[in-house]
Amino acid sequence: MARRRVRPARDTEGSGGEAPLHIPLDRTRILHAALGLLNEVGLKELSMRRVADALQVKTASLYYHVKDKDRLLEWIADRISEELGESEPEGTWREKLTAWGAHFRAVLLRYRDATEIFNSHLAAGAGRLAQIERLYRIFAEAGFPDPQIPWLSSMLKNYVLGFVAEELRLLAFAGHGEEAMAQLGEQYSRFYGELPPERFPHVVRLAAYTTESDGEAEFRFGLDVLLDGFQGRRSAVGP
Amino acid sequence: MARRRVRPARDTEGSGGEAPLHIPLDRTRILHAALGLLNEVGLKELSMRRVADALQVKTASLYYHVKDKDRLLEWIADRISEELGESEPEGTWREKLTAWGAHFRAVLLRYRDATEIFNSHLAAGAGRLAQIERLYRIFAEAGFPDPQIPWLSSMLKNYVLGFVAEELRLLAFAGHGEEAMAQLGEQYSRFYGELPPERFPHVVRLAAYTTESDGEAEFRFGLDVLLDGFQGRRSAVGP
DNA sequence: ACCTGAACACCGTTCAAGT
DNA sequence: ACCTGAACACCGTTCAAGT
Repeated sequence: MARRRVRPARDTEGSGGEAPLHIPLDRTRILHAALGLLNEVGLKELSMRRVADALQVKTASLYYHVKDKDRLLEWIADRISEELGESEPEGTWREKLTAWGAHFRAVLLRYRDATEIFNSHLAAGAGRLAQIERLYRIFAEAGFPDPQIPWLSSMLKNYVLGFVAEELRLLAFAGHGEEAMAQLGEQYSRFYGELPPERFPHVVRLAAYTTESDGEAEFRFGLDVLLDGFQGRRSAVGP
Repeated sequence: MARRRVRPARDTEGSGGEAPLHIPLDRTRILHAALGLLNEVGLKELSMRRVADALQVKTASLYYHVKDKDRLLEWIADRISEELGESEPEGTWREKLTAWGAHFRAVLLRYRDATEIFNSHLAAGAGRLAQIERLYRIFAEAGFPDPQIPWLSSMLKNYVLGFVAEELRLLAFAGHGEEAMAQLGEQYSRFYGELPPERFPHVVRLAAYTTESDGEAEFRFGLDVLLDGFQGRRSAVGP
């Protein structure tokens, strides 16, 4: 198991310690580079060329390992899904679904523009399927009727995705500063508050409430509303 | 008011009737070309260059009339929102919201990739604001408490957007053929049904129900579930 | 098996210059 | 006021060729 010693290739910049002995590209390394870049520059700037650069490799090399950019984005969504883990929270079905939703939101917030990737690529990989499986199981064990389970699961997933997407749009609107989160409510409600009130009376009147000063609270509220809706479907049929 | 007769410019292809007397570009014409192109080639292929070509104009000319591509996409979302109209349906608040949702879905389905545009651009124009105003009014008149109105409106909007987006992803998955809609359920449930059942037991078992052979029914179901959830918030407070 | 050089067919955007 | 020529700095993808 001794580390194989390799004669350093005649390198362009001789100084930097160990010579980089050509670790071959693979899915793991490409994903690592892509995820790092995603958080650094965002989805719009995430190009195959940039990923290749980060790996110190020519762009064409990537295409030996991944079919195209869309496939790479699928890898990313799958990889992010895996961070949701497999652990099953204890409690009632409501508590389980609430925990799942909160966890999903937290993971989505860890990666820049993650929602856009999820929203434009169908679930295909093992990571995303594992989450669907988990959701289906919770619904099934809670006694929801089979035909409704995929529909309700989809609603829950879409709620989280939609909520976080809007959350991030608001954040981007406020600007990417550090105190953006603080100004956010102010800026946003000023924008809405300054509209012509004769044309948009309710929007103007309710501007103060659109601010989402506490995303967490709004998220929980919506989740509760959704689960209230689910509840009826269960008691109407199940055991 | 006589139509001004203009000596036809020495045209490259002399035959085609009236000479095109340089109608100047404007927002309406650009939007018309962009919307046509959107439905023809989809969002990914919608480039400024193509829009310019459709208008028989050089690409750079567009930038005299619109700041950049994102702004053009905002115009598009706003224009699509305007098709929702202003008419107020009669009935209970549930009926009004149901009608609004169904109408929004129908409009989104009229334009290719409309959901992606809505999902990545914050509402700013008059068309989208008018719809928010309408929604707020329905909720307010139904007696929902002010602080919840923007949150509930956002949930409803996101439900429709998420549902249609998924609907379109499924359609694209099945292929763009004419009978794609027919095969859709089959193809899709086969994909899920062939997964390893020891790893994804529920996904496999419920594969038949994920097909969405009738998008309309699933849409109504989800809308009802959501409105059930809303209902409780109203009776808990309102008159 | 894995990587690269070189090319193809595109992009969005800017800006001085023309009419 | 409105449009264009020409350029800048990029894209994703392919494929014969190298090791």
